[in-house]
Amino acid sequence: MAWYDGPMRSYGQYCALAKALDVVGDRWTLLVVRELLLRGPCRYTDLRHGLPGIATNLLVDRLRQLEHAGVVSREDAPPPVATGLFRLTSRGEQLEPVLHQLGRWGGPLLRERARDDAFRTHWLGLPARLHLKDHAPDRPPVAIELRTGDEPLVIETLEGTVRTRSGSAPNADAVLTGTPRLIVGVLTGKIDLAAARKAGLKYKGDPETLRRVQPRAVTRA
Amino acid sequence: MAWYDGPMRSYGQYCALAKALDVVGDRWTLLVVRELLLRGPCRYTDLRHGLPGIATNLLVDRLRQLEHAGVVSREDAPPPVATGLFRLTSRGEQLEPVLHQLGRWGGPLLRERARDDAFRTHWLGLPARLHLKDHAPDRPPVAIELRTGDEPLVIETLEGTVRTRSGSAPNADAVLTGTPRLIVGVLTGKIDLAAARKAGLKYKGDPETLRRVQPRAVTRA
DNA sequence: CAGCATCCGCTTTGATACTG
DNA sequence: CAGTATCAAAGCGGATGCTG
Repeated sequence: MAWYDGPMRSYGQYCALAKALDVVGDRWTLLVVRELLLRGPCRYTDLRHGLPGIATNLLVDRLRQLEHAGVVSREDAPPPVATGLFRLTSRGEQLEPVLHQLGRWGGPLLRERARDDAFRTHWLGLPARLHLKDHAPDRPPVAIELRTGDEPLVIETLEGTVRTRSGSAPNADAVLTGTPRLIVGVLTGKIDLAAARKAGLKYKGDPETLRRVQPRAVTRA
Repeated sequence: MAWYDGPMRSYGQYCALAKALDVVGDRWTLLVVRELLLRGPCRYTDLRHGLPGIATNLLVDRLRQLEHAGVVSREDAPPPVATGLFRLTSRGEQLEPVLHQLGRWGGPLLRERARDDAFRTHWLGLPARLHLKDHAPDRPPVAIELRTGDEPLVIETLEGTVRTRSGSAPNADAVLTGTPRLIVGVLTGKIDLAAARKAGLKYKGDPETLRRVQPRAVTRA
């Protein structure tokens, strides 16, 4: 259990929202949680890669604060590999609905990608978890691979929901290659496949795979 | 349409969460939204009162940023009263689920009240909206008044849900007087009425009124 | 190289005082 | 009442240096 002495700035309000923001309201904090949520246990360097723009000392600070708050736990890895791992505690995982709601609210802000906006493929895991579900849980599971520059992301069906992981699926049922906007548009059904192809998206596989996970009509929370 | 030129600091990440935080991630911003959500349209001074600890210039800054982002609209009131009103736009109201999830996550952080924690009665509207619902929408509506120091808060049943407003209910079906912790404990059913009374809570009215809105077994989002 | 710590210039925040 | 103005302190971003 590492210690943290830094200044614990608080709003000093007896209100659940204010107390939550005391813990996760600082700059970068929720983005650190995003990384751990989307990628699972991470090394320091993985986190840095997923958080382009963060200063190294800030990342260290945030990790310590989160550890102190019981949101993150650090695990100095076993002897073979000499590298530590950061992971969300169960308390930290409970932030998932918060990130989902914020992500949902922020969706409309993603119009055209600014020239200097950074991007990492695994960030697609957020809209995937948010919008997709497996509509045919009784059929054999499927995997969809997304490629848009750096390391691919895999979406897998699991008991009616979907999971995501970085990496590649040797025999994916579908592979989408293209810009983030096109990929998300197609996955969520906002852009139909033919139009997306005309706009430059590459789709390999049975379109039925896509329909299996796309949102239908009204989607619940 | 007021202008805003301040520095638009951005994470520069093509991710819905990061874009949301570009808009509402600054210090105090979500608390300003809380005030407008719980109290409805507010004058500058009301906001200040509901945000103990904020610096006046910061409040002005935040309001301008939020206005610029389309979350808040300012309405220079009609001639009679020379005071402006701030209100959430519909885009701003869509932040409600975000505040609810953050509030839900922050709930466990509200143990004993720190000596210098500020409190405003209308903040009880957050747990009320979060945990309570009307389980008997067919029966005539009821009102519950909460008193804990400053101006009371009224909880009213409405079509299966509850609404809250500052003020007092002339003929409330129930009146709770006591500390915030006791009141929330009783409303959510975590503390039973007898125990709360022993701890200092005053309850006036039919206990059935309470049961009508208290959470039952598993509550949905 | 992974995992920090330190230093420095800039920006944001906080506290208070002041004004129409 | 509804803000501006001012200024000190804290936080942040970027660069660089240290240590195993």
